[in-house]
Amino acid sequence: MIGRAAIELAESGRELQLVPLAKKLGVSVSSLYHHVDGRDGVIRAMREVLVPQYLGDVPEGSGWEDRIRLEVERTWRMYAGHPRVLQYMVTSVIDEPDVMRFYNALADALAEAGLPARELLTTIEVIDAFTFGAALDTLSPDTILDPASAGDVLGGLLGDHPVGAERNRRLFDRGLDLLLAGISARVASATTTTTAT
Amino acid sequence: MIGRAAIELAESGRELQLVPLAKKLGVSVSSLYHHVDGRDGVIRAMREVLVPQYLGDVPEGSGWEDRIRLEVERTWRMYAGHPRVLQYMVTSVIDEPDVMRFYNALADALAEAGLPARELLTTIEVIDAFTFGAALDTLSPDTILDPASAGDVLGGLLGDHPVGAERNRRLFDRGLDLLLAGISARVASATTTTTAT
DNA sequence: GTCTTAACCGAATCGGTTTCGGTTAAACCG
DNA sequence: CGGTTTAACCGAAACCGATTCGGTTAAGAC
Repeated sequence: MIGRAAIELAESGRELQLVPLAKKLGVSVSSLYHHVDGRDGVIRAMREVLVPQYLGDVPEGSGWEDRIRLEVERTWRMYAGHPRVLQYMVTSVIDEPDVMRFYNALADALAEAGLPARELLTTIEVIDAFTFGAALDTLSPDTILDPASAGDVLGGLLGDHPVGAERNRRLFDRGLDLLLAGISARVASATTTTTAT
Repeated sequence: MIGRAAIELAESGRELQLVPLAKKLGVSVSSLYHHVDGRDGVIRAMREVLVPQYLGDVPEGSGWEDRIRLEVERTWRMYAGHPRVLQYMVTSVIDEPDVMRFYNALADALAEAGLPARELLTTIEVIDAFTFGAALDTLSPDTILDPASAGDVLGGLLGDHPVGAERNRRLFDRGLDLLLAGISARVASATTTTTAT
């Protein structure tokens, strides 16, 4: 319950503070401390709500590419759907079983794609970093670049460029496409230069 | 001067606080307010030090790929070289002229690569998001995944996987490689399916 | 009926930022 | 030179938010 209320609070744009949170719950601030370990505990509670909600059930996909898309999209949805919450989770580490399953699924899919074992972890980290960065983009204001001061090439393009959720959705899709294309290319070149698997 | 001192303070791992910062500068806390606008002003001051330092002069590269690598590497170096500072800049927006030049250089290079104009901005955003995410990885602890609870495929790989700066360097290199390979592939397929430029 | 336990609370404390009222001293100017 | 302005500085107080402390209440357990 605390987690849910905290998410709503954070989502509303206000700072995540204990006084408003307690009021929202109809309880005194000090009472919160009987349920969670202070402010950090509230942040943890938010994560414990979101992770099972978004990463709970295991999706079944046909090929390795589909499976990667499905899994990565889920985490992106979790992050980008709750950007204000994400903000508070930037530094903290995630070690929940659902997350472990996520990484393992990614590793399986990449191995199936034909990526050499020693490249699996780094590739997972790349996908992870991109997803995180893409989700953080949600927090950026609509106009990152001022059309006035943007130069010749960019200036004209800014006019019909989407903003907000639409911009973010395209950014995520395109990035995932590029990464997957890059992975495919890497697999192809690796199998031609070395002997068969 | 305040910016420099603040960067050193943040870098040392301690929280960015005004009392230690003032002491470091041999000045009272309230005196800081004559030079910067509170804590946010200090963060701004840090950025005003780093951006010119890392993005100041324009690098000249031969091909489009080289130029992209050079520019992106510079921003990554700025971020990843000062992860603790990055932490405070996560939310704030950058609108300095040096940064504008950076985006324009990226646009020029991508256009030269053969990317259609309408795809330029989104692709820039993808590169940006990845760079940011890769830099944030620097803040992660060495063991993101607990080898014990990591499953069959991953468990074995974690042993000889690099950590810290080395891990981060590889992550960045690999990600940029994949993205550039993806861009090349996209350009290739775009030029074959459509008529000539 | 007493013991335990969980949930709760107000008040105080604490760590940090920000504001306020005022001093000093250098620079500028008739 | 006296007078004025301006920038840098300061201590003390106000403020804001998280956290701790010393309790009270009420619901089971036996």
